[in-house]
Amino acid sequence: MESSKSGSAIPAEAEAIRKSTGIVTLADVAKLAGVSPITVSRVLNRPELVAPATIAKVRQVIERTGYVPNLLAGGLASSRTRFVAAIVPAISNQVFSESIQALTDRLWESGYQVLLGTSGYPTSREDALLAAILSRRPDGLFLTGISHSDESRRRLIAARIPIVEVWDLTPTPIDMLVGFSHVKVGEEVAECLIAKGYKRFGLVTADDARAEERNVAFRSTLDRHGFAEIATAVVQAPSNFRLGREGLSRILELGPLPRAVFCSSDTLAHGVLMEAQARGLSVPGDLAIVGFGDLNFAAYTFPSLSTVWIDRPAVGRMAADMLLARFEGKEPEKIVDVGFQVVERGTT
Amino acid sequence: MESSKSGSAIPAEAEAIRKSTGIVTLADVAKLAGVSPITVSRVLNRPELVAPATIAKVRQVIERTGYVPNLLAGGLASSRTRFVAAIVPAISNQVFSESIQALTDRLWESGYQVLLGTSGYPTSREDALLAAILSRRPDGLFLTGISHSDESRRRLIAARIPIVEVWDLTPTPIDMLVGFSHVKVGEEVAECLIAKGYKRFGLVTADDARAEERNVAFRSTLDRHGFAEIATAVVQAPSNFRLGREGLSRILELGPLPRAVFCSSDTLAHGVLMEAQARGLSVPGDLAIVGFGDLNFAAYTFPSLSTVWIDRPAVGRMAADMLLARFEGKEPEKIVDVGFQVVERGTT
DNA sequence: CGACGCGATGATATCGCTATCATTCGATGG
DNA sequence: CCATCGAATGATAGCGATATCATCGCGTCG
Repeated sequence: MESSKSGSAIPAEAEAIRKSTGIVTLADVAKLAGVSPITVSRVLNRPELVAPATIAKVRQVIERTGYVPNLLAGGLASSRTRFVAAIVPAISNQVFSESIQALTDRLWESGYQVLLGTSGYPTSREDALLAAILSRRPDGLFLTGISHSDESRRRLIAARIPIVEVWDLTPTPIDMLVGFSHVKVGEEVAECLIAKGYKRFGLVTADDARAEERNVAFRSTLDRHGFAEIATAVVQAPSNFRLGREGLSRILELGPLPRAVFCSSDTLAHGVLMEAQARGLSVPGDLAIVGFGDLNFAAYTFPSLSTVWIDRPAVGRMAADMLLARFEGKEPEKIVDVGFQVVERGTT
Repeated sequence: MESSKSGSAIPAEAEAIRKSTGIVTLADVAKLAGVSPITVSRVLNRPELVAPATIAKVRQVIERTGYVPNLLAGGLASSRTRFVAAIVPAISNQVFSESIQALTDRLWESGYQVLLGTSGYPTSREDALLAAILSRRPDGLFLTGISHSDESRRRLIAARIPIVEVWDLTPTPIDMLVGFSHVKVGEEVAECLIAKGYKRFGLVTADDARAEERNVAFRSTLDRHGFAEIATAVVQAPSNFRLGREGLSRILELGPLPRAVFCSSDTLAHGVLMEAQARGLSVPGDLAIVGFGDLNFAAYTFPSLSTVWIDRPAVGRMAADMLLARFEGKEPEKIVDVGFQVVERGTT
């Protein structure tokens, strides 16, 4: 519609533009608008420095030509790429995906994008992934977990960019940190179950470093109260429903039925719940179950699942805010403990 | 460890390097290795052109200095960025995340990375997102769905890069396509339920374009067999467990209990199942349920969920293969129908 | 023995943008 | 009336890599 008005200009433009790649560049726009390239750049990035009339003129040409800025060139020249890389074990895990979603949304508002990398569960790819990611020169980094190889650590420090590690707590993060104490989770869940009067306990857990932190704290708290035998079934991460069912089966083979099991994720807990019901066990009459994560289905199982709630979107949001603050040269709080909450529902 | 051997060289190097940004560049490596920059570039990208001795020499310097190539510069010079952008409605949806995971893995093997963009459910952000993404000059694009705004369509065509649309079928994709027929899904599920002898039907569905395709086909097939009244509950996407429970409640308010409901996702179906059980209905005795997606929990609910299976990883894998083929100048099949399968389990 | 080919390497010119410093010009004030 | 200033714009020089075309030996062959 616009083009019909300025129709006669099109052929000339097309000719002027089709130099090498056939794609409109900032220089093309500048020529057509009768200004210098740097002015077009200013219209795009710092319009407050340009006269309104000039802005209008340039904007019109941009519109007409369908110019798309090249952020590679811009990033190279300014050493600001306007994107943050995030590394998570797996995107299909709701626990991470909600944080990433919040991170993405928050950064998007400020004109940043997120490049997602998945390291796989045993952190196997992290080194190579990190190298690949850093070669794209992200302005910041979002890392799941606080354990990295020496190689990665060196790389991270050498990159000299803002970094947020999440999902765990340590007094010595590489740079910044948003997390909570897995040790405290283990302790609190144990105490909560003890307080309810349960006397025989089990663990159904994935072989994950952070889960293990919780398990150790869970066991040692029980131990302090004189409950030594903890029937444990370890399944391979990433955990899923089926592994939860298997987990309970294995526990039942180990010996007498525990009265309460703590699972390393709601997904496993859900599996355990189903398996218990399939075996005719009453929950929580015969068996109490506690999950971890408070995934969206947890409140709606039958009976509803007791679990541990973490404000996952907040993790992503706060990480984004901290990164953005640093991009603006500010110095935000380096370590944030977002805490957690044990949610008692129908299965305990 | 390496550094202790070559310790004496470090200070000189450090001095040579700290020019502007303080970061090692390809030119620095070249100088230290006593070769020209282009030779270092070749060692990295086309080592088969370089003498083994030279490779070794350069590799050593790279190792020592911790050089990280700058893909922005490389991309700008070569107009190949070695990444593919993927746009999905939401990452927290298992349906998409598994395809994305497969896409990522497959592309990673060939040295490509994936930039993930989430458009949000009503496709609201797609235009702006696309503009932002295209300005990073991806080598290819992975798009969920086949409906795009005119604006987006224009942009996509102008970008002149390989594009795969997924998760639906159309004879006129923008470029390439990996999907299956939602119409056939609706028909087949309807026929399957009719064959089992059910006579009153319901739909619990999210307000999603592809779900609607299935629903329309489902209804018209039933209609052809003389079943006109379909109790329908529409919930807002993205669907979740709670919405499933609500969905069944709403259906029950509408009138007599249907004998079989078709849900637009397994998540909804799971909610429906739980709600039915909470109300003391026997499944499938009083109510049969069919989901969609065959998510990982579907086979392990109690009773196990009948649903529609799609090979989600295959979608990502095939999309990756098609893109890679195009990157190499080949011409792969443009349209791939991955099909689906109705899986009858315990809830029907 | 000179022409030729080929493997290995290099010089030079971009790629498309922005940082930095310079310039222009009209308004302002002493 | 001229120095000064600030708003608006421009000229120039990179950013860090690769494409392209040259160059240089050296072995081979007629």
